[in-house]
Amino acid sequence: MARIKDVAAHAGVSVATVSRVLNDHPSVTDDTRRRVHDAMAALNYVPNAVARSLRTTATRTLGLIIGDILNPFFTELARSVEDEARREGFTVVMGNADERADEQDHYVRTLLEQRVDGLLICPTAELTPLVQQLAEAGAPLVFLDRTIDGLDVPCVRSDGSAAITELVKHLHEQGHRHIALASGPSTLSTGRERTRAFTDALSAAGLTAPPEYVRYGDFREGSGRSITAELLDLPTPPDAIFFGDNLMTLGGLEEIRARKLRIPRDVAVASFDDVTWFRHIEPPITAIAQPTAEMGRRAVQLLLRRVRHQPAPSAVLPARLVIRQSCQRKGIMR
Amino acid sequence: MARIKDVAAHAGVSVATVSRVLNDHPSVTDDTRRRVHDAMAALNYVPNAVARSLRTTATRTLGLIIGDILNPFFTELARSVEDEARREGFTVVMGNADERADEQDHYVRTLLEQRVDGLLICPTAELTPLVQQLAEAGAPLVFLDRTIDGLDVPCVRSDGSAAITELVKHLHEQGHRHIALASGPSTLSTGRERTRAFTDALSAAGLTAPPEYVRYGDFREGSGRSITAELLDLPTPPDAIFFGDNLMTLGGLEEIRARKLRIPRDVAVASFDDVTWFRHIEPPITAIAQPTAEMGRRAVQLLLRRVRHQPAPSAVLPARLVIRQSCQRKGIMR
DNA sequence: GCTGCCGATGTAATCGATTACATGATCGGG
DNA sequence: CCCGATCATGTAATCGATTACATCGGCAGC
Repeated sequence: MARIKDVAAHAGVSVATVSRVLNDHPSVTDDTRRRVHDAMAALNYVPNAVARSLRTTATRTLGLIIGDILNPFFTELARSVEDEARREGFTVVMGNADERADEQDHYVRTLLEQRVDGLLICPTAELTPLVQQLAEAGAPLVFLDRTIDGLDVPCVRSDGSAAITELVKHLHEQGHRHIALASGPSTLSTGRERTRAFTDALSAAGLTAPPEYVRYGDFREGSGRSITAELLDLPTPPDAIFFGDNLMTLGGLEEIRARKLRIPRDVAVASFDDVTWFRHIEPPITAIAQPTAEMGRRAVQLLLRRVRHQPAPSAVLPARLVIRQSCQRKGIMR
Repeated sequence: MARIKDVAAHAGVSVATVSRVLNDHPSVTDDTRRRVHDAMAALNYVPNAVARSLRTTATRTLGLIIGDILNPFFTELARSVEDEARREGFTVVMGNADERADEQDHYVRTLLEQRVDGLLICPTAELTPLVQQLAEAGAPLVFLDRTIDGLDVPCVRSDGSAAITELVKHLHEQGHRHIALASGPSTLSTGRERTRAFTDALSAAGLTAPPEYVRYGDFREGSGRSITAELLDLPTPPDAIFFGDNLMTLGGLEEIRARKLRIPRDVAVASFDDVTWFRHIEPPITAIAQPTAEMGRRAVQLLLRRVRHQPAPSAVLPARLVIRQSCQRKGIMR
């Protein structure tokens, strides 16, 4: 593969000049510039980013570690991160932590070895020593979707509290009194936050949440299903279930379908996270939509500010309730 | 950030020895090895993959360019590619071509600059000069999901012909006689192939496919919707529509729902690509499932063979029909 | 016509690893 | 007791770019 030296020889100039053309430095004659370009074309020259990065200590690359690549929420997030990074001239290297701390750390290490300019992490439950050390060393790090308390790392996330309050009000208005929660893990900030907002909203509505109505899963399909089974097997099963994310909702729907129960007549369903197909299932699912694309964009901007040593304040974006038919009780129209 | 030189100094050895420890070369005393490890730990040493790659001309990185990151088919593909690559000790850098040739070429260029060891491409419609040139130069390239005729590039894809034949038979058995196709672009091998298999199967079943029943979209939601509208507006609208991928199906469902038509009573629906939520919508959608995960794994293995200069034969994996209720006409059970 | 400056280009050091080759110590056999 | 083999380690060249500094030619100003 052609190197800068070959281009220089072919164009009859020095490597410095070729490099100047590559980085369009002003002090190069139009004529020389053209000759160099011709040489590059003739040799199919592709600059070696590895060599360049070694010299400049910048890779124009960002790392992104997401929680679970099979979760459409993260996919959408990844997409918007990708787009925004690309707009800024950065490449994104993505790692899928699969919600496991060891996988997360593996990717952190690999990405550090690759010398990414900055790192975007949706942190897993446990704070690992590696991440802690990075945070304390002031590495260009931004958390996305989830925070970890006590670390001075800027974070972009959405706040669902208001939407959850609204949702509980909606359920109450629709006559639901036995409302259960299939939440995400209490070890994740998102899990905790949604749980608290939910129980608070319940008390505010004059309802209580008996402990057996609040259960913790892992933001994946399986736990959604098993929690739903447990809830429906209770002496007094709930008449409404709020799921902590879209995958748990999917699991819950499986179980409800398997039991041949009708939504919302037998049990109402609502979900944190809105995904396209919620509109298409029968009945369409009431959900809380996060501003996913905006979160991705903000996160990239924040990270780039960190990379450039500018102040980078955390951002919290509100989620919003999208009412469909899965909680409707009065006047069911079908 | 600590360099190999610092580790060497700290451990009282030469850089060569540290490098040997890093690459676990056998001829290093256990004692020295320990001292070096201690030094690395003390200094929080992270080897610089950029420098290493420059020297070794290998990055242990693969590039993956997918058609559309919002399409769950590609997401699942990406996931399995990622997993398999990781298993082999490679990192994947992914680019989203968004079904556009210029975006695809942008990523090809970036990935070449980054000197990925191999490139996995789901090629867009047009063969670009860049890709052609790479193929002809014998670059370590593997096509995934789609081929481009006349290029000597190994390819991993699925073959839906048999499943499509089965589907048409199923539709015929269910009494459908006016079967339309909302296909993908005829510029893509997958689009063409599915179209041909479909029309062939139709003739085999003794049915004809009038030209107005065969329409081409772009594998995205919008075209699925508009084609469905066109089909339903025909003087003799079809009583069954087969969509070329899951996103076009999504668009079709939108339109059918908007017109308040019932599936399958008013119009039957089947989809190429199976996605989780097809099971959950009402009625569950009959679909042709591709062995997505297997395709990803095979593609990585094939690419690695190319990287290692071993023979790399193309692979074609059969897709299979999953019958649900969206085409059922006789004895609808609900 | 000379001086000094500026703009275009070249020379060579450098980034952080790997690795061929050199070196020096140790040890066994004759 | 000496020689050569073997093993652990060190020295220095190298990968392909960037860039500080040097150089050179030309032109404006006096």
